[in-house]
Amino acid sequence: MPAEKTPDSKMMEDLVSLCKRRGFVFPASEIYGGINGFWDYGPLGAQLKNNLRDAWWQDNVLMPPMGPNGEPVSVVGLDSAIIQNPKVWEASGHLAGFADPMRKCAGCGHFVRDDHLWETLATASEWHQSLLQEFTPISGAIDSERLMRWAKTRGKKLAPNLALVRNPEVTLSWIAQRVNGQPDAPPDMMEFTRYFATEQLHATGLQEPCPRCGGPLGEPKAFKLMFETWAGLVQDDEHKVYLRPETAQGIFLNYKNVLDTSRVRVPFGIAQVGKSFRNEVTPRNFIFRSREFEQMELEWFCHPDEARKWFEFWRDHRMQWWQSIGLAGDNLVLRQHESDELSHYAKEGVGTADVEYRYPFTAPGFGELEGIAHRTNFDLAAHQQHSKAKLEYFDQERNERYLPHVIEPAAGLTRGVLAILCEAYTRDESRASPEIMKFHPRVAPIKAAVFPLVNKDGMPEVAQKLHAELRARFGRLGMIETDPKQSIGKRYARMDEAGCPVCFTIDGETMTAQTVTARDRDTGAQEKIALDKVSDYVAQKLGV
RNA sequence: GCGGGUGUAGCUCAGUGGUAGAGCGUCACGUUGCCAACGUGAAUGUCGUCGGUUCGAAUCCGAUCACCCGCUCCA
Repeated sequence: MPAEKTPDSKMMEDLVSLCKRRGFVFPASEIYGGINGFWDYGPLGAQLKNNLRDAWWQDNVLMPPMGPNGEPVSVVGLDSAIIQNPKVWEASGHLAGFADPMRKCAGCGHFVRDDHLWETLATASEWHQSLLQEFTPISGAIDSERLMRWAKTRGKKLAPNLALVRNPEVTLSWIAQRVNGQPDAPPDMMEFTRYFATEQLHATGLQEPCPRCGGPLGEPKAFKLMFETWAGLVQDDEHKVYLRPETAQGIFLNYKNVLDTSRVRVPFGIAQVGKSFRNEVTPRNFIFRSREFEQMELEWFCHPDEARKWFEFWRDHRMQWWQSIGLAGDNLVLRQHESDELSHYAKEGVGTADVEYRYPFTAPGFGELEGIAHRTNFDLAAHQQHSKAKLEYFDQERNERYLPHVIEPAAGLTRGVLAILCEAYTRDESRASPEIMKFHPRVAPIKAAVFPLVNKDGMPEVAQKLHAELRARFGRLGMIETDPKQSIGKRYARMDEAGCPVCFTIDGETMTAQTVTARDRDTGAQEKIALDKVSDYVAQKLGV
């Protein structure tokens, strides 16, 4: 099927191209042919990422919003190691879940743990339970007509890829041969199930079915989603360590340390920003799913009874926050998880919600940007059990000892950068330079630019002076540019692609009337303002 | 992981067996008085990589890597 270019995929191509051309994002190891799932951030990309990270830190750690009842909220920061004791990942469940051999269904692609297959079939497989009611394996007797009826009705719905459903005649003939061939040793339930999953007995041997769709499962394979390396010079299992797949565990590991040293009391939060690593099955879609990525996670510790209140608080705050930095339109939604898609740790909780963005490659659907989950006390309980450390909190006000519950707003910094890039990317064909990055001023990597209209008549000197003044006041927030070369239109256009919100041009009137031209990125509109008011103008534009 | 597509200058692309190209961008100089302006000039490529066929390969074949699209997956 020839891949047809949709407007969205064209836009994505244009965006990727602009990112390369202007120095936002480069393919990692490009001169060596690249490396799947890794990306480098160029000068503008690094600054954009820093600005987003800083905004998050400021608004969630240094200056968090007031709590639900108007009380101050306390959040402290942390920066834990990427590599921790491997037992951490045993306790958290990351290691167990993926060190075990997994089998992939050829029909629906579902992954099943090999050692859990029969238990899953017995307890959690809808079609298998339905099918069991149609015969009694103990007696070994089968009612072919009844099974045929099941295959054509319920089976068709529940297990579309099961051999018995796809080709009941052939499958039932194998079973009949088996039952009649050895009447002394009737097949047990497992053997029946294998027969039900087998269409071409001689070609494939007995198959085992997918608990979800009934399709044949592939050979068990070890899927390792965590990056491994060795701490120490000897590369054996003794020294094997892992690169963290999430920053959250570092927070749980240090929860006691923070409590003991920071004078915080429940409820409080610990925040961390940093790189995480996952061997994604399929890195895809530019920087959306990469194997090295960056997270901004906050673990909010609270009393179990207050979990719902805080969940709703953080969920709403986090949604508003993304809106406040420029993802304000219909492209951003808050979506509550259905119960069947909850993570293992969130099953018992009050819920999970995702902040989702309509990326060009997910449109008209949405892709995850941040997840807000009630993790209950799953992690603290697991670490308490595995480490034997006492992690309970004594609540003086309640005179109660308990493991705090955790509300986790976990945002993707890398995904945030991508969403902001997508949201900012604008084409205006009526302009000589049609591509404009309409960044919110707070995250824009370049905050302002100063240009002499022409490179003579004293204008460059004035521009340099104004540039220095703006840099002294705003340089800590982002880049302040100046450039005396080439035509003014070309310099404006460059700033449009870099997403600089405003340019100031020193012109003839600056020399006589002490005014400059302020040129707006989004509208192209120009206005004259006093030279000595430029700094305040920028402050207002940046909201500082 | 499966199927399809693409890979030539920073970007977009032409070149289909015989000397490596264009537009834009970048840089320099000049000109220039408010939106990629104009003039002149310059730099930039092991044609993704490796191997094969051939007197000769960007071009044909094979493998491989990367990216894009569709399924799938993402505790």
